[in-house]
Amino acid sequence: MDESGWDRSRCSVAGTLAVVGEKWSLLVLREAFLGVRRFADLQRVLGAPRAVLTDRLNTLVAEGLLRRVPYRAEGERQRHEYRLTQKGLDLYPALVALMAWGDRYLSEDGEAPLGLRHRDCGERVHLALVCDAGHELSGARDVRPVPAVQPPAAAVSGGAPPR
Amino acid sequence: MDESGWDRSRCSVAGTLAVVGEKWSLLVLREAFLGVRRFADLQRVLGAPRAVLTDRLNTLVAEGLLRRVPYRAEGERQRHEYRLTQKGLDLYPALVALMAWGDRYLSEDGEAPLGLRHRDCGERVHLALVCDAGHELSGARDVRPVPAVQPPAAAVSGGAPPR
DNA sequence: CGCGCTGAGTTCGCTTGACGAACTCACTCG
DNA sequence: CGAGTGAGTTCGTCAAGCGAACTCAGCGCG
Repeated sequence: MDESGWDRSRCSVAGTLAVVGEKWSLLVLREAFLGVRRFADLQRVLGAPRAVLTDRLNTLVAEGLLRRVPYRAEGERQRHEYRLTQKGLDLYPALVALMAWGDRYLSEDGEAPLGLRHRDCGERVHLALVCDAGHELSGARDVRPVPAVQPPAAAVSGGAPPR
Repeated sequence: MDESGWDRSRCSVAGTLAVVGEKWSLLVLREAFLGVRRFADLQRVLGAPRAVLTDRLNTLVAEGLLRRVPYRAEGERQRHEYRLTQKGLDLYPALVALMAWGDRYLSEDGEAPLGLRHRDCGERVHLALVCDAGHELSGARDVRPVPAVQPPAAAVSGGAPPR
């Protein structure tokens, strides 16, 4: 009766969502990627309640995705801004994937509200699913999931979802 | 004062999260990719309250990511199971990206709890950020975001975040 | 020096959402 | 007919999100 015999509690998707799955967290990171770093700018651009935003920023700093960097604007006292760490930067593909899906399925007016270009050559950037042998996969159907712990005996689902 | 001059309200990340950003939604999809299709199985495997699970499934069906398919197991009445549509299947890269991040930053015991293999050649599967010219990018730093609407005048952030 | 301004929170009621247990309903099998 | 089961629904409780109001520190200005 146990499905495909592996431990969901240590699933990496669930773990990642425990870190960035709360409301506003991924949007804060999107803004960080766009260069918005100050509390007031984040608050204005996102429209999130200040209390929630404070909490999300604290969580993201505590988890090591953002770090607080002191700065000093002219005519102002010292404050700190929020910058992405490597750990935060590495979430970029996830945001790109979510954005790509939204571009495809949610845009009435035909085109993506934000395009991504290769800094060096200017060409459009997208995500690709590839294997170590260099093949490009067309989607989920080409992937076979294998649990790290060998399935005890039951094998309900052998792999990717059928049509 | 306006950051990088584009309309956040139509951001594709926000739009996508409005569809799958609620608690449990992405985990339901993860299970769907693993082949779990029946309500009871989802409920047992995820541990989500039935009421919440019902609501998420209804939302995902209404949004066209899942569809209800009637089936008839032996000795049971007719029921329906939940299957991914193309729209749902296309969210796969997002789940892979979240999983990859979790594998990298959340696993103490070294390795990923679930591996992905190319169905044809058996090699490990991963996501790559590539441009239309064929270059493989190393990360967010290699990307320059360009709003579809030309920035009116202000240009606060010219591109990817500095270190 | 005292005053008002501003960015960054914090506090406070209120509403929404998640939770787990109990209840319902429709069938099917014995 | 009666027990069993999958798929919900209902309910009371508790946590989270919300907007508005309040606080606090440091700065420029007079």
